[in-house]
Parts: sequence; structure tokens; C-alpha cells
Amino acid sequence: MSVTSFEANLKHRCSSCSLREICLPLGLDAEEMTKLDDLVKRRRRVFSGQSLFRAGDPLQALAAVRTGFFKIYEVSVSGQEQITGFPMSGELMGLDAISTGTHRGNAVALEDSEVCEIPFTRLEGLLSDLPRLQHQFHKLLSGAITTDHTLVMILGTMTAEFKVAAFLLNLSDRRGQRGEDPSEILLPMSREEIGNYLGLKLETVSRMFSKLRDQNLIETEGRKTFIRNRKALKALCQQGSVT
Amino acid sequence: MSVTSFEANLKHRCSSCSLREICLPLGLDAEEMTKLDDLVKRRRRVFSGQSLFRAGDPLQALAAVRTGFFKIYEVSVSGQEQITGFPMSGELMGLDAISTGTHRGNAVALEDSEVCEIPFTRLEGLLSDLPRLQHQFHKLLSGAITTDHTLVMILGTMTAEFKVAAFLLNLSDRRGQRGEDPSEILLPMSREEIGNYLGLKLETVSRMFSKLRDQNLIETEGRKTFIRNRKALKALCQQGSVT
DNA sequence: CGGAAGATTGAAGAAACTCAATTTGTGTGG
DNA sequence: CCACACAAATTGAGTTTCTTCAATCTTCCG
Repeated sequence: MSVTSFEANLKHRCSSCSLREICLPLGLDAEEMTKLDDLVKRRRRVFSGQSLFRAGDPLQALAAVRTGFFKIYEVSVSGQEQITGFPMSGELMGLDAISTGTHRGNAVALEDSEVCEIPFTRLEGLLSDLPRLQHQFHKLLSGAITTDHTLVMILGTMTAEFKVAAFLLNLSDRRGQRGEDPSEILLPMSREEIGNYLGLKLETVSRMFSKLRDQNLIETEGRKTFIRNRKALKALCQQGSVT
Repeated sequence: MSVTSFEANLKHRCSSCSLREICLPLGLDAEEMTKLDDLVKRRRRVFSGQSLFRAGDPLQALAAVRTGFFKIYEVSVSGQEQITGFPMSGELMGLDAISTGTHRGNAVALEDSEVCEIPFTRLEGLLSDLPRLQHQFHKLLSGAITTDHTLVMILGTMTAEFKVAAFLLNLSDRRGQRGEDPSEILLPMSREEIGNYLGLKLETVSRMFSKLRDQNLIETEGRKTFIRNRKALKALCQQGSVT
């Protein structure tokens, strides 16, 4: 092994990864983390617009986002597309493929990104030996269900304005969890993609951005969006609904 | 142990349960199933309208529906309710609570029901010893994500008519999986509950039932709903969408 | 700097919602 | 077993929200 690849290896182990408190290694001790490390193929690059996996692909490996942003979308029998999530750093992709062994979703990078790949069969083997890893894995699976329920709640009960507000707050919160400035959001997805995710047309999304801007709740500057009045934005989401 | 309880025990083990091909024991051999059996508290009755667990309750046990029907609903900070699922026999409830250890959902029986309770901590212990059970558990967790994505797809892309059609077909398919007549659906939930689940008002649901009836796709008789033209109903779902 | 893609805004239309009246279904007590 | 009362479901009419279609403006790359 060359010096450079050795250094690269050191630099890119779970133990030194800034996302270890969000990702699969959470709660593991040094020895356990090493075992997990041995499984992980790190730093696969996926350039903006490229696919990491497609619907119909067999599940080989789960993928954790290291850097960047993805969208996951599914296509119904009628050809309708629905974005089911925008995974960012530390979040796992492909969990829904375990049930059938085949991906239903399509994962596309929204910006140049890097992922860590975790071969699923080998991971399951390791889980039996490492109860803490097993539990964390279950928490992540369960957390994916919770995330989906939140989206169902948004889709089922909210008006367009509140949907967009909730969307921005969600991205903001996730930035905060990663130690980034929660009031400055760089949106890597288009209005159309936001609309698709929220069950709205792109024009409606655009109008709601304008509406929130007119209320001085947010500010926009190209793809950057600033949250100017977090409190009021939150109050908006908590107040408003259709049903 | 008395004779009666011994008999009851025999009668209500996973190995003789008609749902074992849907539920947690799928794929286990006899010995493995016995170990799982030892964990399960069977036949807890939950009468119509009663809660099995509520949001805020600590997760003690997962629950598999043995007989009957439940609704799971979550309440947002704004007080909005959203039904996230209608679990029926063989389906697990409480998986979303693993991530935090606390239930977010409320489980209410829609008719007199019975559940098998599986203490979660003990189950996780057993998973390490039984790789096949572990895998099946992961499949069920993953399947819950898939189910949620299907709902997201329905909420995000479908019109009222197609939502209701998709809802009826889903219930019908699940009856079929259980060996029951898929064209005769006994709806234990109200129009309001269906509407809440689908992001519609109860009046809209009622109108769509009437519309489907006028097209001779379904027939209704009290709470019973018959699927009269399954093919056309399916074609409807596959054709139609908003976005 | 020019062209294309994305975003914004306006006006008109459609889908679903609200409010209200009526009908049907369900469960209970006489 | 029937009658009554209450809850659920249906249907209609008018309103709101979001969508559709179209024009313009902005941003981003080559």
C-alpha cells in the first residue's frame, strides 16, 4: 500500500468522520468501528446529475452520503414521478430496497457528491456480532419511517404556503444538526423538484417563495435562501392546515 | 400448566398461525420458530375504539395484528391529525418508535381485535442468534418504508378519484394476500378516516365512492364494498394523475 | 456576450373544500 | 321487534385554492 493511499485511508475512516454522530457508527467503540470500517468502500464520487442506483437494480450496498446532496424518486406504473426524499450528508440511501432485494427508487446526485458504500449482506453479518451496531441500524431504519411519516403529514394536511415553509425549516434543521449555519440554505434542487416533492406545481412553489419573502420571513439570493424570521416561519407551520 | 392453557398455547403458536407467511416468522425452521414463540405474548385483546399505544408511550413491545383492524395516526405540533396507516392481520405496529424509543403514533382498534406483542429488547437479542429472523425483521422494516412511499406517491400525484380507487385496490390486494375474497371489502373505517388518510375531505371521499359506483366499478352495501370491475379500477389508477 | 434553462408573475380555469340540507344506517331502550 | 335518536353518509351550491397556460425576467454557462 502506498503512502498516499495509506494517508487517504486514515483520513477517511468512520472514526475520524465528522458525520459519525449522525450515521451508522453512532455509539460504537473504537474496536467496533474498525470492524465496520473494514466493510465500507469509501469516497465513491457521483457527479451532479449522475445516478447512484436506479429502480430495478439489485441491492448490493447501502450508501451513506458523505458530501453533497441527492434526490430519490420513484416512478409509478402510470409513469408518474414522485420524489420521496433529498438525502444529505450522513443519511443512508437504499434502505427501502431490503424488503425485495431490488431498488424501487432512483438516486440522482443534485451536486457533485461522495458516498460511502456498505455491502448489505456483509453488514447484516456484522450486525449479529455487534449488538450496538445492530441497534443503531434499527434506529436508522425506524428513523426513515418517521421521516416518511413527516412527509405524509405535510402532504396530507398542509396548504401550499405551509408546505414550503415546512420544507425550508426541515432543510434548515438538518443543516443545524451538521453544525452548519441553519439560516443559510443553498438549495441544490429546482422549484420543479421541490414542487414534485411537496405535491405542488413549480409555479405554486415560486409563488409561495415570493409570499414568504413579502412577509419578510425569508430572503433569496439566487439559489441561496436565508431564513430571516425563524420563529414566525415555525409559527406559520404550526398554525396552518387544511383539514 | 392446566390442560386448557396448554391447548390454548398450542393453538396460538407462530408455527400454527395462518399469518406466518406474512409476519415475522417467515422463513424460519421449527427450532427457530420455537425460540421466537417463547418471546411472544399472544392474544392481547383490544376492543373497537380502544388504544393499544399512544404517542409519548415508551416502546415496550412491537405488536403484530392477529385479527382485526387498526388505525395509526400522528398529531402534529399544530394539532393536526394524520392517519399514516390501517394495519391489518399479520402487520407489525410500532416500528417507527425504535428510532427514539418513544411512540409517535397512536394505535386505535377499528374493530374488536387481537394482537401478539413482541418485547423489543428481547427481540433484538434474539436477532443476533437467528440470522434468518434478523433478515426477515429487516425486510419488514424496509417494507414499512416502501408502504409509506406508496402513500407519498398517492398523496403527491393523484387526484381524488384515483386516490380512492387506489385505496380500495390496496385493501383488496391485502385481503387477497390473506386468502380472503379480494372483491369484497368490509370497511371498518369511516369516510372521514379514509379522507384523513388520503388528504381529502369526507365529502370528497363520499362523492368519489358515488362516482366509482356510477361507473359500475364498485358496489356498496352498507360498510361492505364490492369491486365489480377490478381491471378498469386498476387502469384508472395507472392512468391518472395531477402532476 | 448570447442563448438556454430556470424562475417569476398574471389571468383564467378546474379541482377540491366549505357550508348546509337530506337521507341512510346503527344502536338502544321500550 | 319496533321506534326513536344519534351518527354517518350523501348530495347540492357556492367559494377557495391550486393548477394551467402564457408572457416576461433572471441566472447560469459556454
